[in-house]
This record gives sequence, C-alpha cells and structure tokens, in this order.
Amino acid sequence: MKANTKRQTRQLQVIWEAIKDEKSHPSADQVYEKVRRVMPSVSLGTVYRNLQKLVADEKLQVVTVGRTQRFDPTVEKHEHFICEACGRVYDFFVDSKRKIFSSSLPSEAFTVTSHQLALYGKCKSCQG
Amino acid sequence: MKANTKRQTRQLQVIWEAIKDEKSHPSADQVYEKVRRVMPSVSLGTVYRNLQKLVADEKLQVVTVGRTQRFDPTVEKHEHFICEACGRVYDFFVDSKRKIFSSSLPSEAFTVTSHQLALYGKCKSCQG
DNA sequence: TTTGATGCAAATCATTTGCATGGGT
DNA sequence: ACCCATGCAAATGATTTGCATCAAA
Repeated sequence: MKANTKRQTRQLQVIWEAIKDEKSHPSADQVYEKVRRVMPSVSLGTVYRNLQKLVADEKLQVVTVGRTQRFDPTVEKHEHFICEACGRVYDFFVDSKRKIFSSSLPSEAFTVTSHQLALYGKCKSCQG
Repeated sequence: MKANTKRQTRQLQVIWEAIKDEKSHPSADQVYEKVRRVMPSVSLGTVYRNLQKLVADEKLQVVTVGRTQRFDPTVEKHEHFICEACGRVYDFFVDSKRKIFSSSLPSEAFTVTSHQLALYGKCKSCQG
C-alpha cells in the first residue's frame, strides 16, 4: 500500500481484505456487496475509488468482460479464459508469448507496452 | 446480406455503405455521424440495431476499446493493436496462433471457441 | 489543523428498449 | 395486408463526479 494510496482508511483496508484472496474475478458491485456485509455504511463510489487505487498501486489487475470491469488480485502477467456459458473467468499462464508477439507486430515502428489475450469458450463446469 | 437481415431498408444500405471500406474502426456514434450526412433523419438506435445485424451476419467484427464497441469490416481472423496515445486501432495478422493457444489452455476440459488478442502501445504516428 | 477520503446523489457514457408509426415484401 | 424496422425518448447498466462533511496524518 503506497504510491497512489495516501491514507490508510478503514474502507480501503476492508476492500482489500474482501478481494485479496478472491479467485472469482469479482465486479465492483460484487466487491461492494461483500464489503457491505462487514461495513454496511460503505458507498459504491468509495468501492470504485479504492479499486482504482489498488489497480494504480498494482495490487489488482483489471479484466474487462463485456462492458464490466472485473478485478483480479493475481498481478503476475497472465491470460484469461472467459466461459461464455457461466461468465466465470479463469487465469492461465503462457510462457512463450514474447517471441510470438515481437514477430508479428504491424511494424517495428509500433511500440508495444502491454497486451491482453482472452480465450472464450466453455469451461469444464459447463460442458455437455 | 441475409441470415438475420430480413428487410433491405434504406438505412441498412446507407449504414453498410458508410462502414464497409472504413479502416478507422469507428464507434457506433461515429458511424451515426457519418450516416447522418447522407440521411439526416436516421436515429442512433437504428444505427445500433443495424450494426448488430451486420455483426450477426458476419459482415462486421467488433473490437472493444475501453468501454466502447468499435466496428471493423475486416472479418478475416486477425488481431488488433490499440494506440494508447491517439486511440487508433490497427489490424494485424498472426499465423502461428493455433499452436500457441492449444498448448497453453488451463486444461483439456476447456473448449475454446474464439479468442481476442490486443496489443497496447504507441503507434508509429505517436512516437517521440 | 490540514487536506485527502467518504457518503450521497446526480451526472455521464455507451447501449438498449418500449411503443406508435412507417415502409418492405 | 402483414409485420419487421424505424424514430423518438425514456430506461438501463456501469462507472464517474461534485460537494459538503469526516477523519487520517
């Protein structure tokens, strides 16, 4: 907790506690509902603002599914599999990315700073 | 023009004309503005509905940039480079994708039906 | 005490939808 | 004539923001 985070408020602590071990890639609203249980007076705006801070501090990553941002406490570089049946998001790791990307750029004049790879399909719980 | 498209309306024709040779990956609103010039009475809702039809008919592809859908008349499978400085979107093609993806799935129990790869950075017009 | 953070509500942005009317077929 | 498509406006969903007040430092 540093950089963009200037004050250690109780709501920031509670929000971080609510998401730090989440594997479900919750939306801001889902985080809000979870935080509400322990701090009913929290506001949705505060949840949004603190999630932004955590992202800026690189304690969270964002995955966009449809029109909704979802938050992932796994910050190591990784990719996502999005189940089109149930909406669940799964993390997975690829090692051989670097060479793939650098060999297929539109031109050397393009500087790549990041990338995003998402696979869509049916997860194992939704087969059949 | 078939499948989901049941009627050949003038607005559908005009909307298709407006986007079919576009390289700029316009948003619905940008298509609307362009269509308005030739058909001032068109409504934004109609533009949205017809863009959806064209996507369903596989005459257009969607690229999501931030919270906004952008439309691409290039329907062959390809990837996107998104310039974080100017917002422009560039198409590019990768051949060796298949082997990469199939070798890095979370598990064989996951069925992948599509994927989306986007590179972010600075395009050649925005260097320096 | 100072000033960033909060709660609340209103605002914004992109997109969708309900409904009466219009226009393809 | 049928009934899908349109124009319009209101509704929706996600997220942001203005502002008076509160509480970390």
